[in-house]
Amino acid sequence: MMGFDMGIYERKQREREQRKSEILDAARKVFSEKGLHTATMEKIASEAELSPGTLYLYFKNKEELHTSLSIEILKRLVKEVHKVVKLDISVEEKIEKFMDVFIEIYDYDSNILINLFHLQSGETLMNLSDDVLKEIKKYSTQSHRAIVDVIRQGIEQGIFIDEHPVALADILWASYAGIVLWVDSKRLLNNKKDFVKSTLRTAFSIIGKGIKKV
Amino acid sequence: MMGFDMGIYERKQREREQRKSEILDAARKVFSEKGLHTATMEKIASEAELSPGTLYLYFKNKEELHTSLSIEILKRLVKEVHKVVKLDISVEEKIEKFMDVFIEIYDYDSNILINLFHLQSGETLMNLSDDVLKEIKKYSTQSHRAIVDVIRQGIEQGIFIDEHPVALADILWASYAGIVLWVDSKRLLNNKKDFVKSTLRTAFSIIGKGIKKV
Amino acid sequence: MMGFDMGIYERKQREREQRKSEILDAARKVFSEKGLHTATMEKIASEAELSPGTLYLYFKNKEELHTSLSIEILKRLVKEVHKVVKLDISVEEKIEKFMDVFIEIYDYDSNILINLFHLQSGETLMNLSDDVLKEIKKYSTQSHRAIVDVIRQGIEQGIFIDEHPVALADILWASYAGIVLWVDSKRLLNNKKDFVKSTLRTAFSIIGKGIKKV
Amino acid sequence: MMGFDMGIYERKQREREQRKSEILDAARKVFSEKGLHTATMEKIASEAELSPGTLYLYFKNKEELHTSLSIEILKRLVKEVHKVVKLDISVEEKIEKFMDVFIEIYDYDSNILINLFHLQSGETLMNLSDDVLKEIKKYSTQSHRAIVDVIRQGIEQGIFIDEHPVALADILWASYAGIVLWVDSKRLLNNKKDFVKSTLRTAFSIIGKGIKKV
DNA sequence: TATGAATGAGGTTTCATTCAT
DNA sequence: TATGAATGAAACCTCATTCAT
Repeated sequence: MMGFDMGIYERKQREREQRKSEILDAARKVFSEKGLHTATMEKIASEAELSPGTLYLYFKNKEELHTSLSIEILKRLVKEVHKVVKLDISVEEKIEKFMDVFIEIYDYDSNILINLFHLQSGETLMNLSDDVLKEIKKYSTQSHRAIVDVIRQGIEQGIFIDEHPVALADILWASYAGIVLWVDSKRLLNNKKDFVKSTLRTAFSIIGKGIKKV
Repeated sequence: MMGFDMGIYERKQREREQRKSEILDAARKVFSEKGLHTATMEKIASEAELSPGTLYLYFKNKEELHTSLSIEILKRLVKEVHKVVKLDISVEEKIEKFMDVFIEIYDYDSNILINLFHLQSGETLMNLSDDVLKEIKKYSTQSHRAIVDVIRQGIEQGIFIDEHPVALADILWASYAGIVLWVDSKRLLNNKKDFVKSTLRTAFSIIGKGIKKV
Repeated sequence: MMGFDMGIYERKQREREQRKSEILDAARKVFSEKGLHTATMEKIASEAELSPGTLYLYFKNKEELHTSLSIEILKRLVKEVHKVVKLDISVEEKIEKFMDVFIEIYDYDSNILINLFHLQSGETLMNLSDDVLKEIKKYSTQSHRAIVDVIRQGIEQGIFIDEHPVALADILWASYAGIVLWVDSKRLLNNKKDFVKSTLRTAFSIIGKGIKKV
Repeated sequence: MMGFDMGIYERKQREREQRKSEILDAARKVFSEKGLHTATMEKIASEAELSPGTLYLYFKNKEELHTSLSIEILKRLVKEVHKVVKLDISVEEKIEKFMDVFIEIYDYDSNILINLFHLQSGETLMNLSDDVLKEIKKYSTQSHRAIVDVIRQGIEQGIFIDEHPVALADILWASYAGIVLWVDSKRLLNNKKDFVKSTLRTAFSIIGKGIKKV
C-alpha cells in the first residue's frame, strides 16, 4: 500500500529533498578537497552530475550551500547529544559519551566538523544572512543547553568543579572542537593519519578529568 | 657615537622595515574585518594610505602578505614560550605561564591568533610555497619542542600523567588554540566581549588540572 | 536522411565550432589592427559582440587565442602544399605553384601570414606551452618535408643546384615568407597597396631561377 | 693637448653620448633575451647599473629606446652599404659585398637585425612618433637608394634582368633580411647554431644568381 | 644629473550567477 | 525542472613613468 496514498505533492517534495541531499554530498566532497574559496560551483555541479544552474534551484547561492553543510552537522550533533542526555547513566558517563559523539562524527567525515568550526569563524559569520544565522543559533543553543543541563547536574551532585555551568559547557564544547581541528591540521602537516584518533581520546579524557572535582 | 652618523644604507633599511610594518598593520586590520578572501589588496593599500602597486614592492602577493601576519605571531609565540622555559620555576608554574602567553597574545590581537589557527588549516597550507611552509614548520617545531621538554620534565618528576610527552604537548597546545578560536567565535555571535578572558582562564586551568596525576 | 535528424550533440558541437570561429575572426581583426601586445581581450570580445569571460570558454588564455590563428594558417599551408605535391606536373612547375600558394594566402589575409612569421620569433616561442609548440612543429615539419621531397626530385633530375635539399627547402620557404613580410611592411610605410603582388611574383621567380642549374 | 681646449659643453655632450651608448648596450642585451614586451625598463636599468629614472633622462620612453636600437643598426647598414658602393669593383662583386654586409651584421648581433626587421612590422610602426618615423625613412631611403643605383648600373650593363631597379633592390633587401629572420627562428626552434651562417651564404648566392640575366 | 620609491592605469583572468531554451 | 552558454563585475598583479630628494 505504501506510496499509494502519497500525494503528488508529497512525492515531489520527497524527490526534492533527495536531490538536495545529493547536491550536499557533492558539495561536501568538493569543499573538503578544495576549501571554501577554491571550490567552484561548477566543480560541485559536475560532481553531482548536474549543471551549475540547477544548484541554484535548490540553494540560493554558494554561501548558503556551504552553510547548509555545517547546519547539517549541527543537527546531527544535536540529535546525538540528546540521545546521550536521555540515557539512564551517570553524568560522568554522559560526558564520556559526548566525547564519543565527537569522535564518531570526526570519523564519519573529518572535514565537515572542520567546516562547522570554520562556520563559527568571523569571516563566515559576517557574510551570512540573518535567517541562516538564526538557524545556526537555534541548533547551537539546543545542543549547548543539553550539555549545560548535564554539567549542571554534575555540579549539583558535587562531581564537577564549582564553575558557572554555561561556562563549563562552553569549555567542554570548545575544547572538543578545537582539539579536533588542531589535531587534524597537524595530521595534514605531518601526514600521520593514525595518531589522530588516539590523541583525540587522550585529549578528551584530560578535559573530562579536568572538570571533575579534585 | 653610534647612531649619530648612521649610513644611508642603514637609514634606507630602517625606512623599509618601517614601511613594511605599516603595511602589515593595515593588512592585519583589513584581514580581521573582512577575512582572507573578502579582503582586497586595494582595501589594504588604501588603509595603509598607499597605492596597490606599492604593496607588491614589499610582499610578493596577497598570500604572502597574509602568511607574513601569521608567521609574525608564530615568532612571537616562540619567543614568549622560550622565555617561560628559561624561568627558574616548577613545571606546574611553567604550564600556568604558557596559559598566560596565549592570553596575552590574544589580548594583543585576537584576530592574529585566529590567523595562526587558520594557517594550520588545510585550505591555507595547500596554497603556500614550499619556502614559506618550511618557515612555518621551523617556528612551529621550535615552540612545540620547548613545550614538549617541559611536559617531559613534569612526567619524569611524576607530576603529569604517564602519556607520551609529544602527545601531551600537542593536546595542551591544541586546547589552548582551539579554545581561543572557539570562544572568540562565540564572542562574535553574541557580542559579549567581557566573558572571553575569564572563560579562557578557566578553560586553561581545567586542562592544566587534567594533565596532572590524580 | 543524413543531417535531417542531426543529434543534439552534433548540433551543439557545430554551434561551438561556429562560435569559436567567430572569436577567431574577431581576434584576427583586432590583432591585425593592434598587434599582439596592444590588442586586448576586451577589444576582441567586443569585436565578437561577446563578453570578455566568454572568450575563456573557448580559449585558455590570450596567448593560446593568438597562437590558434597562426596554427590555422599553418594547417592551411600544409593542405595547399600537399595539393601541389600530388599534382602530375614537373618539379619546376611545382615550385611555381608553391609561389602561388604563398601569394594566395597573402591575398586571403596578409596579416595572418605575418602572425605565422612572428610565431617563429623567439619572443613568441618562449611563452608557448609544450603542447602547442609540438603542434606547431608537427605542421611545420609536414609542409617542410613535402617541399624537401620536391626539391630532392629536382636535384635528382639534375634541374636544381647541388645543395643539400633540406637547406634548399629552408631557403625557398624563408625567402617566400621573408619577402612577404618585408614587402608588406614597405606597403605599410608607403601606403602603396598595388605594387605588393607584382613585386612578390618577381621576387619568387628570382628565387625560383636561383635554385636552378646554370 | 687633447682635451685642453675642449669646452665644458663639449665634454658634457661627450659624456652624455657615452652614457646613452651604455644604456643602448644594456637595452640591446635585455631586448635580445626577453623580447620587446617582456623586457622591462627596470631590468634594462639594472643591466646598465643605473636606476630606472635615469633612463628617462636619455630616452623619452621605452618605445623610443627600443627604436633607437634599430635606428643604430640602420645607420650602420647605410655606412657599410655606402662603403661598398664606393669600391672600384664590378656590380656583381658589389652585390656579393652587400651579402657580406648582412652576414657581418648578423654575426655582430643577430638580434639587433631581427629588431630591425620587427621595426618594419605594422605593430611597431603604428606606435611610433612622426619624428622617429621620419628618421627611419631617411636612413632606409639612403641605403635603399644606394642599392638601387648599383642595381640600375647592372641593368644598364646588361648584367641583371630587366626589371624595375627599385623593385629589384627591394627584393634583394627583403630576401636578405627575411632569410636572416627566418633562418634565425629555425635556429631557435632546433637549437642548431652552426648551420645558420652557411645557409645564409647559400641563400644569398641563390638570390644573387636569380637577379642575373640567363 | 641621478636616484628609486611610489604611483595607478590598465591588463588578464576567474567564477558566482542568470536566463533563454 | 533542468540546462549550460554567456555574462560581467571584480580581483590580482605588472610596470612604464614620475618626482621629491
